[in-house]
Amino acid sequence: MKLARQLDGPVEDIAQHLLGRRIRTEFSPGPTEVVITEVEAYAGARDPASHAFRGQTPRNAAMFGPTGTLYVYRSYGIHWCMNVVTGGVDDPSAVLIRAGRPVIGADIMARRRGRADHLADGPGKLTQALGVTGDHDGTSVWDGPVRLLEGSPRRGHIIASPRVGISKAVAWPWRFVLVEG
DNA sequence: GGCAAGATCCTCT
DNA sequence: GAGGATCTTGCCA
Repeated sequence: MKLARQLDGPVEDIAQHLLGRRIRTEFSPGPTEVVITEVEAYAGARDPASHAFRGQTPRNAAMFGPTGTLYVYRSYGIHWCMNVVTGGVDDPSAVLIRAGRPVIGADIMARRRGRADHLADGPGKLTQALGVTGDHDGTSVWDGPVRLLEGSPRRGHIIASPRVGISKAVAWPWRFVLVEG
């Protein structure tokens, strides 16, 4: 199945499809790649916890772009968090990429992170390790600088749990963790 | 124009 | 386990 088609449908399903896939960047000094191990689904206008719930603003404009758009925002004034937009222009849904497992360029990630452990086990850490910043907000994950790859079939199983760090709709079990096995 | 809160991470105790 | 860093956005006056 084409990857693009797998970003079509309910965002909570798409989020699970993204687990086990790889995200790749090729910024200086070399390529870095991670396997996605943790995501959260945000259902646009239907989801009180979503940035798009209150409508379009300059900050969240990327969420209203076409499926496959990258939405990068600043969190707590310090970190960058990255999402993959899924709903299309009429449905600003997105999947927050929360964590990944380094597979290529771990040494580069360690240099960017300033440490050798916990390279990409949180939203802010993942973007820092991959070199993703607000400059990449609104780019495409198909042919942009931050690319979503066709992955090998997923191994392991998925655990669903409540989302983290939000104050609204906290009970929705839309956080998905890949337990590789 | 001012203020409070936020999809986090790191360090120190 | 608790608290600080740091800044943008959105809401209200």
